[in-house]
Amino acid sequence: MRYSQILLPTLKENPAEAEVVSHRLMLRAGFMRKLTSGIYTYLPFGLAAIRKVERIVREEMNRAGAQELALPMVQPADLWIETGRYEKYGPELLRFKDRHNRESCLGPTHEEVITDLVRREIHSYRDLPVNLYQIQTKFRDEIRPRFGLMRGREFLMKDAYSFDVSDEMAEVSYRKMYEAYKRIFTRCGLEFRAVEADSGTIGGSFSHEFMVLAKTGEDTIVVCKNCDYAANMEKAAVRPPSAPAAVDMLEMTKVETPGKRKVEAVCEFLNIEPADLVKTLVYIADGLPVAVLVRGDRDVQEVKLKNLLGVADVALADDKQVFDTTGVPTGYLGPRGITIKIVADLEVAVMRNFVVGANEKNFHLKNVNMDRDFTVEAVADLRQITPDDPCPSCNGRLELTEGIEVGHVFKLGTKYSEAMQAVFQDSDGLEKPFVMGCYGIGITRVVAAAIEQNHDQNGIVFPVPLAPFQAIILNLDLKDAAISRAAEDLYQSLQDLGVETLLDDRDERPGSKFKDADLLGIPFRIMIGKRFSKDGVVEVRRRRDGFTEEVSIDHLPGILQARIAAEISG
RNA sequence: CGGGGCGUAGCGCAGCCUGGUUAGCGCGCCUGCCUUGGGAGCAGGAGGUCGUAGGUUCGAAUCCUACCGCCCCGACCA
Repeated sequence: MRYSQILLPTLKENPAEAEVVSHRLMLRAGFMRKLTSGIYTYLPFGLAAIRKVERIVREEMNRAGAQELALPMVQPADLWIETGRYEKYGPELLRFKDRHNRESCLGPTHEEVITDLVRREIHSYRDLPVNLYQIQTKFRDEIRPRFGLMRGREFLMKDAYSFDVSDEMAEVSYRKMYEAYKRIFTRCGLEFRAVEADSGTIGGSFSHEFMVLAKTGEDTIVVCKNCDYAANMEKAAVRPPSAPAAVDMLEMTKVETPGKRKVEAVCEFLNIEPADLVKTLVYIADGLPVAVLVRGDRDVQEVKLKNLLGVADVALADDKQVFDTTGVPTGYLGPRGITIKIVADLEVAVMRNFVVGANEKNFHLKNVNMDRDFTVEAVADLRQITPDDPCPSCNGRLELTEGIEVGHVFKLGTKYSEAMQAVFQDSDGLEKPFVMGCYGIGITRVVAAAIEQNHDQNGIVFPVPLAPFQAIILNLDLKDAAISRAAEDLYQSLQDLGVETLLDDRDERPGSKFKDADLLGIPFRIMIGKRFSKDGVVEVRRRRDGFTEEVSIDHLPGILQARIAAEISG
């Protein structure tokens, strides 16, 4: 491609709308332009990067035995009503009526449509297993789209669905996808981790998320420095604490703590540590209040709470809600004597002689012990794991890092097939529901994540497998006939070798060309200018580390081709 | 939806508080000269319903009201 002909509008300045680095660089590098909130037009350069990801995904999906198809984007409400998700999915599902007044929606995901297809077309165990996938634009009416392609409303996704005769076979399908995903992200040249994840509203028995490691990630993940344990913070199980300390239970006493509401204030006043105190937090769970007990220096992990209670939604109550449901002002709340449901973190059960609120303004209780002084409805792992906790799997040291979720694999089971009566006949002639799995990759998000992970002050630093062009040739003096001829010849021979090349043949000064080449992040920059006129050599500069070498123009195509091949297979 | 911010040329911004000629600046764009190894210089030029609608006023980018849009934080999130 010739730079003089491609629509590649780069920006010198940072667009005001972009906050995170990938968003900023994608706008500056002429990747895309915003049409409206969360919806972008992909320009040629950006689309080329997207196609690179798509291609890798396709190859690996096909290799893993999945078949590509294309499902409709507009879907009838009927299907969603069958699974009950028409109500449950919420406002993220964009609903509308067609001209005949039929309820319809834009597909945010395709479990219903694929299950409908399979129940119509597959009736025998002989035709199983099957794994079908598509790469398609999804629409989710996100509450708050942000960070450009990281959380858009319209985005490209690869979604695959597997159908199996049994749980065991479904696990095999799941495993295959898990392996395929590892290959995909490795081939993309990304640093990532597969982590245990919460399966969320989609349901199912277990799931893994694939996280690209980057500081700007929206999720926090926990990885073990010792073994291969890795989990989403929401899911990371805290090791059950050892048996209670062999300390005698002391007599409970009420103490005055005037105006001391915050944990730190109470601790300072009573001369204790936050670890000696149990805080009582009121959550509103699907409309009902629940008191949650955790050690004073711990945080409640809301997803764990949600799962324990089996509710769709939990939110910390505000001061008014706390008072309305317990009759106690915040800061003095405790488990002894309140009437709402109480649940406690595992740690609370082994603590001895701790401090809690007295359910009376300006008073706390000392030397409180669970079961002796109050009872709870459930004891469970409810707190956020910390880097000081041991690895749940091997007891080793943990580390927290930020990650961007680019893929998610789920074992769904029969949730959808049962709801939609999608059944096949097994070898005994019995009707059974398909055992399903589903597997997503956010294609456009992969591109954004790749940039989050690979950039510097000057712009994008594309991993070779994802770069829209592998090389850029800078013609540094258009008026010099020899230089221009050499640039053209080189452009031709690189293309003949299959090297994807952009020829900067614009009538611009060298400085501008250098800046743009850096911004675009093309892995290899070939400069033809003064050094060529003088010594007949061209310079090759590697974007990643700035390593530059002079090469005779005749040798360049072969050398470059080998370099690129090495980076792509490695 | 709650909180905060912003809407003035393609992009980034000033002007608004304290209303008053022809609405500015930098970048980009066009023409010419000149220059050519890290976003040059000079000269000339094009480009604006000041988000929209209404109001106040002799007069509104500027003051008031409503609406629309966008961004950030939160809730939310295969």
